[in-house]
Amino acid sequence: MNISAASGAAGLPVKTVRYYADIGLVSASSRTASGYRLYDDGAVRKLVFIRRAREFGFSIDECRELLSLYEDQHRSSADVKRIASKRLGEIAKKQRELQSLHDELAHLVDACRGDDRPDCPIIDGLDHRHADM
Amino acid sequence: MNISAASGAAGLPVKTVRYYADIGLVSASSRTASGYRLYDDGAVRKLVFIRRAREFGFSIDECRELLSLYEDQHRSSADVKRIASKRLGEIAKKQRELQSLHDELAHLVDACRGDDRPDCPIIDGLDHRHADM
DNA sequence: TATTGACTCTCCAGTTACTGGAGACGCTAC
DNA sequence: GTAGCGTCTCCAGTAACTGGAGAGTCAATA
Repeated sequence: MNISAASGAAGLPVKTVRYYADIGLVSASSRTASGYRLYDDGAVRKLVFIRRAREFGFSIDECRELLSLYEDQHRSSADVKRIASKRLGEIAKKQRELQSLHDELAHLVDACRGDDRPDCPIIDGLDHRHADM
Repeated sequence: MNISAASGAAGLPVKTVRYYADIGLVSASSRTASGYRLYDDGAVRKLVFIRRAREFGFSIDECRELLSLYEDQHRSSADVKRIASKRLGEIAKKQRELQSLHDELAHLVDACRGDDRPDCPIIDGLDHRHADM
């Protein structure tokens, strides 16, 4: 399986697959005589694993950690749960922040007439007069 | 007002204030003979404006746009509302994405016993067997 | 007056996770 | 054999800073 087949199977751009090989995350299983990367099923599985983990918001370093757990037959699920729970907490925090941002901005947008007059509650809301809100 | 006073007043790191000057976002109002940046109230107000807009998730380029509207006495609030509404839509989209991520990951974490045994639904959930979920 | 310590300057490198492009080589089909 | 892909490596750029080096500046103290 050459790199484009592997990237297609994994749902990742070719560039990204090459990048993951460069940083030692998922290497090609072998090379052709002319230097083309070859990926076997195991390597593709790892690529999919990484893609999914990235979609969950795990950083590359966290992916590295998860991958080593994934590859380790003796890993405890406690290790995995610890990492995943940490991520879950971060996601929840991000959600709360986004919510307050959303509410604040929505309030300003609602208050804005959106006509051609220069008076604008959004600009005012961003200005220093309300900087401590 | 030197740079540290301005950064303190604006609630931004000194490095960031210098960076904003470098990229032509908010310049110092003047310099001392020895080259120290000096900020007047107007410049500080702009820095605060930018900090707030950044907190709302506006990109630097959007901040540039908002700042020009902010500085333009003749800007219509329609322009501002358009930009803010776009941002609001993006925030809502991000919220929905985070929500589904959260739900999915929370489900996996819930299903994980978190003991020393290698069987782990989180790892399985990240693996290719469920890649199409 | 000399010196200490904090502050500032510019410039360069590093961060994250890629993405784009150049220039060269390989592969396949007609 | 040549056209048109695919692939290789390497370099640069992205966003929005952050950290650090090395040098100059300023205010207060000994």
